Amino acid sequence: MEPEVIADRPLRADARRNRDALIRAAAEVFRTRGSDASLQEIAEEADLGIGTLYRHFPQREWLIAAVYEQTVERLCAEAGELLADNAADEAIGLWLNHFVEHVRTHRPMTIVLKQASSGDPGKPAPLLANTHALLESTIAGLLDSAAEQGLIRSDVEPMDLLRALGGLCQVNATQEQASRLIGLIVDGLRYRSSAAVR
Amino acid sequence: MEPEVIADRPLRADARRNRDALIRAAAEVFRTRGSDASLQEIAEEADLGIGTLYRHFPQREWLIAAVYEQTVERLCAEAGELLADNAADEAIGLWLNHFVEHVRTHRPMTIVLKQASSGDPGKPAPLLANTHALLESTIAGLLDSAAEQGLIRSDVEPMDLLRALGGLCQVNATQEQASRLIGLIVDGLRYRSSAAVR
DNA sequence: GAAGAATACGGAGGGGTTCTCCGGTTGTGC
DNA sequence: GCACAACCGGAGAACCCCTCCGTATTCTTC
Repeated sequence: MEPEVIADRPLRADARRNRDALIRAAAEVFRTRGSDASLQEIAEEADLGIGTLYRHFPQREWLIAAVYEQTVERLCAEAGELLADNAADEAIGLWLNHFVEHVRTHRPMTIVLKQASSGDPGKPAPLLANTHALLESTIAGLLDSAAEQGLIRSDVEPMDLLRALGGLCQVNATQEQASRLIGLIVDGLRYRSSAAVR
Repeated sequence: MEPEVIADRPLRADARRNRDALIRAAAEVFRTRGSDASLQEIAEEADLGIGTLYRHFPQREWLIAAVYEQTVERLCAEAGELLADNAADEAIGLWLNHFVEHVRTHRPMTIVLKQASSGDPGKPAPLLANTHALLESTIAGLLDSAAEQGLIRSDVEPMDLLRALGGLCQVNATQEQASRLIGLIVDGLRYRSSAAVR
């Protein structure tokens, strides 16, 4: 409704410093206490007031997103390598496995994935919008490669697979169990492809 | 560790009455306020003390499970009808759709599904163990029918599909989006079946 | 480098929640 | 009808979230 910030100017030096400290502290606390750790505790860990935390990250999700932004970027970057070294359909499965495995050992990320894979971005900060866009384009790249080579069907939207990934990350299962689920989904992608195998 | 209750004798009359009242109240409050409604409020709605609520349902999940137990039973019962009226592979898709649609409009059920589809039952009360077993056997019935007729592959465990269902219920998507995901999974089931179509 | 404006900080406090504990009450079996 | 096991209730301790506004720091301009 209101313009609020037209051109979001760079943060003041102290603000930037504190923001970084908060993210560092949050990473530490999330790691040991899980994603519903006390925000109070995070502020203390960063030697800052609770008010400062809330100014930077008005919602818990914003903080979680900030903490894991780079992790998602790294995981997305690996999709390219997998495509270079494997058949495109296999690369999809491998990447999904890789992603889920990482999330399994960094539980708070499930929150990010849940938000980023849901239909309505924009609500939780530009942070998540970036993450969302990156995930979507990474998945689009994987799907396009495989579809071009006729390894999978071509009627699956990137958002569909992103939602599937979101779901996979929510499920709590062993890696082996998750892997079977991923296999099922990838086979679903293969079904009715031009190179389908009985 | 401790035996605690050997033979859990039937509840005393007043206890049974109060338990039912709590479930009724919880159903109402969950419906209007969502699954993280205040337990205090539920106790008040039932005209009972908060202590009574906690004695019957030491964890929020127990209460949620109790509220939606019958719903799950009803949904599972419908699997039989779907099998009677449709090809078995289609019945699977229809049932999953039906289930997910119901959960989409009764959000608190996601908690039940999340628990019931996870590997470790027993922790959250016998209630969930029952629900878990019912879901598993329902899914087994669907899978067996379809596999016998060669409509789907026969190497998929019921628990795999239950976990998939759990994931589908966590994802927040429109029914149409969820439906596409379900289509993908069912096609994954069809892949490499004896009747596979290109 | 000093002063004024803009921006950011801190943490007390209001409001809410969860969960426990134990004195008092109510059913039940004999 | 009695005794005791089973059950109820709700005050209270311990958290937690989030806001608000006086104070402090940084930036800008001259």
